Amino acid sequence: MRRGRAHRTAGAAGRSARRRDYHHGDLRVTLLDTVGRIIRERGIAFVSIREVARRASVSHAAPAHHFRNKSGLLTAFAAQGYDRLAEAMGDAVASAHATTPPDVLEAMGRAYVRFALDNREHFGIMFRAELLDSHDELYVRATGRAFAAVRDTMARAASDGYLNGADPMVTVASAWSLVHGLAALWLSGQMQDRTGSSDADAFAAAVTAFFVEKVMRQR
Amino acid sequence: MRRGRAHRTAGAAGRSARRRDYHHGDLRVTLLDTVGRIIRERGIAFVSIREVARRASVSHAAPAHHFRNKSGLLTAFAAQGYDRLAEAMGDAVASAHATTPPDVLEAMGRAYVRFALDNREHFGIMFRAELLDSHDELYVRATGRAFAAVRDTMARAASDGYLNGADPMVTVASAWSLVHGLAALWLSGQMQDRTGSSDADAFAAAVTAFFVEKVMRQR
DNA sequence: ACCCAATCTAGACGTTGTCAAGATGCGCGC
DNA sequence: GCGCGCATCTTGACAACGTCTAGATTGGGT
Repeated sequence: MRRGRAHRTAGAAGRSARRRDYHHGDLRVTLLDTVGRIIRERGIAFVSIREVARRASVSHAAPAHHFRNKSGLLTAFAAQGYDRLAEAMGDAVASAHATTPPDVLEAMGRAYVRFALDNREHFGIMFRAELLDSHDELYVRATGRAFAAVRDTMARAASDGYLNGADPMVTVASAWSLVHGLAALWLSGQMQDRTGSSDADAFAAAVTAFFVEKVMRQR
Repeated sequence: MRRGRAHRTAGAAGRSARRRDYHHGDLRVTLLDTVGRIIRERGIAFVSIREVARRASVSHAAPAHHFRNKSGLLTAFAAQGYDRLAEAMGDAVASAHATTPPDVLEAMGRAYVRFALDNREHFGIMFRAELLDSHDELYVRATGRAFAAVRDTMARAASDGYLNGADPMVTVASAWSLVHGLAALWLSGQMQDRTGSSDADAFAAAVTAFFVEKVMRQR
């Protein structure tokens, strides 16, 4: 049943379909991918260490060597989500050729909501404090990276005089709360039920534009 | 070990400390109370049917006769939360003697956030679609009641000309998203980390006032 | 006064997270 | 070019969980 040599160290190169009997070679990444797939296919409630291990064709105790426990696994998954969120917001600003603070803020807001809807497997975990180990180093770094962009954008808007004298911190909090709440309510199903809407993207665009218009452009 | 007769039907009257050996008399209410206490003391992750039953001094299978399964138990608890949220928002509007739509909206917004922070055991469950049975009749009715007030307030604001021609639905969605996002981010711990704030109530007041000012009072 | 149905108990089964002990083999130091 | 350390993975065990079934208990309607 032994298979062969040619064992590769887990470098930055391709990672799929490369398994030995012992020593998977890239288990950490495979496990995180598997978590996402399970959530997408069956929901968060179906994520279990044993199911993840089963899908990765390893023993039920193998994940423990890469993540301290279930909380550690989910925390790593959440950190991955924060990294992708930061990337998505950065890309959105760049590809929208947004230049003025209101444009940048609007692009980031729409990207935030779109990320939440397109990556519910990550978003649904990222803010669940009780499931996560908030002291995990990678997690802390990832969250920091994700929100640095937002903070910087708002700081620039303030110094450029776009805030009409409003407290930048309150403005950041409002903008962030708005997009986060919109995403959360949409994902919970309540927003559709209460407003009768069905097109998430159009709805998010309308709300985001409304906010930016009222807060930054008016006057 | 038998105890006595005087068995009472579960009327609307007092309900605590009235247990027989068989036939608790008010198990349903006791179980829901217990769920809240467990979440408050130990967190959502520690809610289990068996632990709830244990605290209610009842066998591990007893809850199944009042709630179909764990999801049913949590759904009933969430419905209770929606009822209390509706009550809290109503009380806030009344006691603030709010009259104009902006005043009413601001009072409701602050009440929403305060409810979330003061009743995290409920709020933390209410929007977790994957844990709940969204078709449950009591649940559907409770959510409907909770949001009818918000919808009506905004409709009145629109007809009174406070929205400057903005789409009422977009305005409702924005206001709701704002307070919901603020509460969710605060409870997740991220908002404090990113803004350096510590007084939730003052912070919520500032954000709510900011929004109402920009959206309804300006112009 | 009786009996039905609601309520609760007791026991069992499969699954989960975690721990301990042992197997395997890559790659570093020689 | 080779042995060995240590990270990686397996196997087995345990307590706790959700749910099911069968049976005990008892109040209220008839």
